[in-house]
Amino acid sequence: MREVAERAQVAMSSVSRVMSGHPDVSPVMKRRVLEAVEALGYRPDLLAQGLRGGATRSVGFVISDISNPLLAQVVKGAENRLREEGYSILLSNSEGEPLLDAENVRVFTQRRVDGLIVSLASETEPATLSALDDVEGPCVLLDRDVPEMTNASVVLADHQTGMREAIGYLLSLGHRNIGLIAGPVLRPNRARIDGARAAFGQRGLSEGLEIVSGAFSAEHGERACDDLLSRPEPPTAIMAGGNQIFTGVLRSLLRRGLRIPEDISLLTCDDIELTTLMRPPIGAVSRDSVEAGRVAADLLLRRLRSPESPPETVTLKTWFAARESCAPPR
Amino acid sequence: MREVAERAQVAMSSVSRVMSGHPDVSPVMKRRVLEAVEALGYRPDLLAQGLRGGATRSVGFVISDISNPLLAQVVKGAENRLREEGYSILLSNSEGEPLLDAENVRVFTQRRVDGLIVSLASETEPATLSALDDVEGPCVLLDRDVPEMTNASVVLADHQTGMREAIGYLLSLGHRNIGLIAGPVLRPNRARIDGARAAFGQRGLSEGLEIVSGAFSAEHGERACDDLLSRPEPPTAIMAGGNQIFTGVLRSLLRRGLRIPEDISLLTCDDIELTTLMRPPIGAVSRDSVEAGRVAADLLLRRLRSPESPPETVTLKTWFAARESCAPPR
DNA sequence: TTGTAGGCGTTATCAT
DNA sequence: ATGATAACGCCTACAA
Repeated sequence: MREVAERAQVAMSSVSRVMSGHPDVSPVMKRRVLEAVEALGYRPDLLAQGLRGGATRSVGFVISDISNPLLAQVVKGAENRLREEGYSILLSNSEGEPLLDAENVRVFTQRRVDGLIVSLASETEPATLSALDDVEGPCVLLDRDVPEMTNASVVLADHQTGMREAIGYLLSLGHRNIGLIAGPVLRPNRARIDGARAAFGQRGLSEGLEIVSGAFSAEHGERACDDLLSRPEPPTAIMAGGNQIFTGVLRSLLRRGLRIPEDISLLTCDDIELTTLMRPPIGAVSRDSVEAGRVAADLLLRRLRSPESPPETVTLKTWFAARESCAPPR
Repeated sequence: MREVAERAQVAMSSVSRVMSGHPDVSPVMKRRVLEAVEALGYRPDLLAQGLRGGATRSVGFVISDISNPLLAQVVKGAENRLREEGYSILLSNSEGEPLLDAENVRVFTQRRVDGLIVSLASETEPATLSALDDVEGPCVLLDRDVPEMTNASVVLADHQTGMREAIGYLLSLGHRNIGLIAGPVLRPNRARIDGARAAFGQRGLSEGLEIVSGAFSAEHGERACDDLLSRPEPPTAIMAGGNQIFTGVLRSLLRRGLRIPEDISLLTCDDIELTTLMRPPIGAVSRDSVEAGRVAADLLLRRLRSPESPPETVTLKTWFAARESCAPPR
């Protein structure tokens, strides 16, 4: 910047004014400065701007697992919106470790991000909550219930509705023994379980729903499925609570040579490409993850622009797509 | 930091020395400072450290498409290594737009990243090359040939070998009319085409390989597959040049009700989960993407630590996994 | 061993 | 309309 000022024969403050579009600049000086900027290829240092101005135009994205295609889509949606607005994204991957969540939030705070979008590995880890408490700017939570965080915006998915429809569909086909292989104890899982129970409740049924919760992994899916199928009264339909779990469930079913839907009906949450490419196509509870990212970015941007505006909660819909993976029980 | 200094009754420089592990600090002062740091929850401002010290401990990751699961895995591998070393990742998504590549590189430069890992949307876009030229620190290219960038490290995949094996396998089954539905004109695609031709060449064949290049998208895969199959002499085997393309190819085949492998043999590059979950499982050219990310991070870190060390090129292997999606032609 | 002071690249304030 | 200057938070010579 000093070089630009020298070349243009003006003070550094004038260069600054030209660069930041200050109104009080004479056309002649503006021209001189821009010429020098062009000639020297000058671009202002965002680090120094951040230090001086207090805003870094960057947001931190704390994510539990970037290799999960659904979360990758959320990142895509958010990145797109934020970049349009001149923000950069700092990304960290917590790999499902609650303590990494906390550490990553702390690092982002040290880097003075203007805001945070967070997909937590745990809703209760005290280290994470206190780290989030120290954050200056606005914060958006992705699909988590953290009552302590009264000052955060939240983007939720209405898992319950989609799940209720899905399980209701199985019940209407005549299934009375349904296995739900669910993920870790986080909001999406809880909401799905609620939805499944609601479907049973609507029909006055109180028995017949077997729930096996566990990690959000293929291993859990496979083991839990094996477990369910080796019981004295194995379920006639299985619902996988997420894409990684689905993979494991499918492995288990394939290994046992079970035919879908003749021998067993199968559904899954999180509609990924795989579901429509399989034969038969697999029924799924679906939602728009890219949209979730966009909405998260929008909520953040609003509060970034007017810090006084209150935190908001947006709930995105889910829906059940019936496909040929279900049939009446044998 | 000033507050810490006051509370501990020492000068700010002493706080700085304690925080950065300077050797010449008396134990008593160290204790006092740490106590104050603890009490106030002080954590140094990385922005100011970066401005002052010239290193931000951040690296930029310019990626062509984060929603591609393979690239998400690369990010995962790199993020893990870099975080271990105290680096943060700035992520941007170019969505296949060469000009966004350039702009994203420029922004990262303005943010003073210490280094760059780049998966380019184009190998020749002048705007991108000149933006990369202006980068101060080391740079790692992911699976691209950019001869102009003599000062960058490169992580390559040996697509050619895997492809040669795959096409060789089809030839050995008796196929003499093979369709290769390839992606955009970038290194991976070129290497795959070279590999396919090499397989033909090894057997003294000069005819029978139909190549349709296009975008790296399901739409292209589907259209190209339709095109190939409606020719007077349709191929008896099809190789999809990447996961997105594969999706489209599969849709085309399913829509036509073709059975795999009875009616047509099918292979794909980029071994994703889908391939082993389908029935029949789909043969694929496979590689380790997480490892690619780790290696990229390692190459970057080495040059970050010793800026004088020369750029390196690492080639990771690919291999062909034969599965039941192939049979002799009818 | 510890304190003082200058500067990293900006911009807002004040004076001209 | 433009220029000089202080300050953002930190680190490192240099001085004590």
